[in-house]
Amino acid sequence: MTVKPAFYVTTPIYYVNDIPHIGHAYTTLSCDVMARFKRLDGYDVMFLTGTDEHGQKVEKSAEAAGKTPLKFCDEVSLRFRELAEFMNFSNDDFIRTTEERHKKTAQALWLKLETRGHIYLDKYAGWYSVRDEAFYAESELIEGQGGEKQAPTGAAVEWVEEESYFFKLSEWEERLTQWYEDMGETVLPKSRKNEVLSFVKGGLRDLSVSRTSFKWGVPVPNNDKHIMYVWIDALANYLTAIDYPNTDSEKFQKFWPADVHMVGKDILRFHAVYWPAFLMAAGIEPPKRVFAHGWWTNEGQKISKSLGNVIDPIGLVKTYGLDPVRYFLMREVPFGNDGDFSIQSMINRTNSDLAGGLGNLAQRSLSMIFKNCEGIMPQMQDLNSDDQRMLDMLDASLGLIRTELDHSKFNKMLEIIFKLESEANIYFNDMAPWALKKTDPKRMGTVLAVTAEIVRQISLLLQPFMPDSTAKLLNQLKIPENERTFDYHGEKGRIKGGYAIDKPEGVFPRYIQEDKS
RNA sequence: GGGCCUGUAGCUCAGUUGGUUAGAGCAAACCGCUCAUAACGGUUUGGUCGCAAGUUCGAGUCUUGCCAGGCCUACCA
Repeated sequence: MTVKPAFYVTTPIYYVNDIPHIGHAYTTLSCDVMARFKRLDGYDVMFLTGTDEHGQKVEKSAEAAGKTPLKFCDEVSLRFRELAEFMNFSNDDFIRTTEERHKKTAQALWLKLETRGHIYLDKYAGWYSVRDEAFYAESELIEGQGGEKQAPTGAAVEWVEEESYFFKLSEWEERLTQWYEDMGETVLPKSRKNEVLSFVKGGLRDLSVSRTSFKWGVPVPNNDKHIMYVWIDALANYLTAIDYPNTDSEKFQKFWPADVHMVGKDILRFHAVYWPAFLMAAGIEPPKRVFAHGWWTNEGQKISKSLGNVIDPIGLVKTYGLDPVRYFLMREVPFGNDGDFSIQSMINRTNSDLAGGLGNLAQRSLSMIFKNCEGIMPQMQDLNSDDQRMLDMLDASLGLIRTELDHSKFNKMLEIIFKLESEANIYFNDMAPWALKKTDPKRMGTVLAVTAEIVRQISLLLQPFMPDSTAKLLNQLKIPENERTFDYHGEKGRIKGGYAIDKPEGVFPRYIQEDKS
């Protein structure tokens, strides 16, 4: 048996102080697409997501809700697990930072850093905002209405002076720069890499990595007074899931370093600066890539709680259907850029690309087979240059798509796939099998078989994006479940014909807009 | 204040190392087809490539300045 190559992809762990919204769904979806693609492409995949449950903010929210922190976390974390299931995400593990296994990993990482002399104890003093969980410099503060000091975000701040452990981040400028430059695409998109690079070149200050002001977190080893502050605790989750500190474990051996840490652009710095520095300091290889994606706007407007225009992924799916939403999110915007969600473009994508394009292609060809070939999948005979051109185009597509995936260009992948769909509709129109019905039934059969083959290959390729719908299409084509990996793309899985199919049913319904009265 | 990026058809964007009539998708108009989910195909309309100057035989593509927008970063009068 040959050993499968490994692929490890992670989402950030989501902070339980927030309820799941479109941004969470988007990040995880992008990872799901990669994970599913790699599995179909013969990789052994580890796809991790989870929740970040520690910190003062959670402690206070729980208190305000009259719950213990853990009870509070249990409830909110559950909503993220439900979202993952609802969105059909295929994560292999779901980590919670309140789990015992994580505490062990975080503490082991801490001890490793401390033993190697990268952490020291000192004092930290400054203006702190509980709401933002951040310190601000005096100069950054603004004046509130009553003349009191406020963070630039408008949050209240208090003067805090406490003992704190520090990580010697300042020593890593050179090594980090080297990591960005030598290894090529460690930070993507490139514009983000430039940002990170200029931040690092601007000089790094040591990082405060512990707190004594609250209790809800992982205790610092050998000094219970201190709780690990967010960075080491949260980021360590990527190691927890693969058994660190047991570096001999099969999982660790196989999956580290991670192939992609997918993050929103807001937390890029933690992943592209702090995290690789921690790892290198601990003598662990840094990840191969950190990818920062963009944000969604809603009908051209910035999304914010105060505007009340937060997009609920569950509501969206209930309105438009799961696969259309998954498709839309991956198709509408070059991944990495900000994108705009609008009802009109959602409907256009659903009705033009899915219902009118792919859905109709499947329906018109399968219906003809069902009605005119006695429900038996015809065989390809005497292929002409038109047929061959289509098949060649299909067979060549996997390679192109694979390249795009490796750069997280999901929209490009879908563009390539839907170009095939469009070519197929042109082919079908030009061949006009309904006219051949009377003049040359054998030729009609070939055209229909070629079209079915096109639907088969497109469905195979679309599985990572729309797992449910493509399964329906492949079922209609009677493709056995064990012949749906990318091995069977192209010649090897070619439809042979000669078997019965069922009466076809439309897979992508049109979205009919209700009257706005 | 520094640094980076963007500004190309109504909308979203491509435009390789500067090279001949600037492209695609969507939208719009018209035509064709009738197998199909009122779906599909074809044709057409549509741009002084943000503004100005410069380099060049030649610039959407390079340089400078300006305007507009975005992002990162900065302890300051």
